[in-house]
Amino acid sequence: MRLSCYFMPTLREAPSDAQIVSHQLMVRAGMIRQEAAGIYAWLPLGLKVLKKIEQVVREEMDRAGAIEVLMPTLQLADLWRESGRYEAYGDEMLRIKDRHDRDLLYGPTAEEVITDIFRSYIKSYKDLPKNLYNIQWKFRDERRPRFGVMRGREFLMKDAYSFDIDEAGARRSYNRMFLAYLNVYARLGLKAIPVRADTGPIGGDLSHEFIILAETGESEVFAHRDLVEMGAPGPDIDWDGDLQDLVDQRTRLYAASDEMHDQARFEAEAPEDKRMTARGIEVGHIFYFGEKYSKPMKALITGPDGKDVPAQMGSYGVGVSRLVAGIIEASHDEAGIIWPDSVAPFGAAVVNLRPGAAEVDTVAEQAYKALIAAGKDPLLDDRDDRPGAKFASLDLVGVPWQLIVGPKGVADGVVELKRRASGERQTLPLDQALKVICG
RNA sequence: CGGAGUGUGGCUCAGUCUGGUAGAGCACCGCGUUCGGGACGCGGGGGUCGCAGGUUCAAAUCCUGCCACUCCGACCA
Repeated sequence: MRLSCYFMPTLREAPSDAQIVSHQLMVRAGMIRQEAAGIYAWLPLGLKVLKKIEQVVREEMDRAGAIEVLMPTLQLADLWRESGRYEAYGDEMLRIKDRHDRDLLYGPTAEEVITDIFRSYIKSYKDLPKNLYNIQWKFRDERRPRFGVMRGREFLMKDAYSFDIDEAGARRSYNRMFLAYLNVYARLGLKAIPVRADTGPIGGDLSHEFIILAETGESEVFAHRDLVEMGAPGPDIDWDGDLQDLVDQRTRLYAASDEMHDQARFEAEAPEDKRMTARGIEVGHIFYFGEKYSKPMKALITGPDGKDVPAQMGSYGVGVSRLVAGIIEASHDEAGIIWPDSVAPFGAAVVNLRPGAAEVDTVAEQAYKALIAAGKDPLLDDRDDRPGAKFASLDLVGVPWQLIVGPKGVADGVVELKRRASGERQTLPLDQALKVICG
């Protein structure tokens, strides 16, 4: 992409209503624009990152055996009346009437719709397990939206729903999602801690929140340090095998957010040098809720004994749009955003320091075309602007590599290569610089 | 929903207390000089001061009502 032809409206100053760093940087980098409280338009740069995160989530869901569907944003109130949640949900649900005076709602989540789909087609235990997910916009009319897309009213969520014949099966489904989530966060360059979450009336230990570490995060987490060091299981585990050990390793060690924290237990279960207290952001929540929806909505499965039983369900959510902000909270400096390579909006930027100078233009074009050919989706900064302004805006938007082409270097047959994350620079011939970027 | 605050060109803000010709910086347009970390000079365009009433010779400024947005609290991907 040639920057002179692109739409990347960066700002030198942050709007006064942006309070946290990710919100400020997203607005300054021209990623989002607020349209109303908690409602944002995604500008080209923001949309690129959002889609990259979405794709990472999709790939890890697919790997773990989940199957993608797309459910509508607008749902029928009648389905929610079946589950009993239409009245219970309260003012957070955006209620709408169509021209026939029929009650609709903008979905805040999709248990009812997915249960309706499931019960229409699946009747036998032989067709289980099934895990269906979608990545779709949700709307929750929060009393107090805030912090940009971190807590918007409209947000992009990946929500998966598992169906099993019994509790043992549901636990296997749960374990797959538990481990898949850790892989997602690892690929996004994040350190994530699974903490036990409140399961409500169902009880049991099958609910976890995933908290990514960020100094500016809202929640406080208390965890055994080994849990953080342990990291993700990686993609090559046997997804159809017994995953219980892998999950147990990660749930045995103490981890709690502030609302579930028990200091005495923390001290009993983690030696002093292993006790870690940190701040973080909740970016995922998984839980098993059994028959909560399948029973009232009559999603019944015939078992091997010929008897009908309600499907055992679980649901698994990742805040995709929140992750955009979460990654920035976890990875930025004074100059701007530092994207992990996996979600950076562009692979590299070729900075032409002197557009119009023939020799410089030639080398910059050559570098740009080579990076396109290598699939690096480069940005060519061909703006008629001063070098300082270019460096500042490229640092701000966080492109991982800057390949700097200027008159001095071109005269000597070299370019400068700068790594955004470390600030490290090196001067070298173009072909070598390209090799470094392309790995 | 309780408490607090803010609404003035695209952005950051001054001006409001003490009513009297709407301002600055950034951004934008033109010309020139510049050009390796957000340049400089000269010229220019752009604002019914959130909305509606009211007081007054006169309202961004005072009064009343409404709306929007932000922050703190309780809830949440």
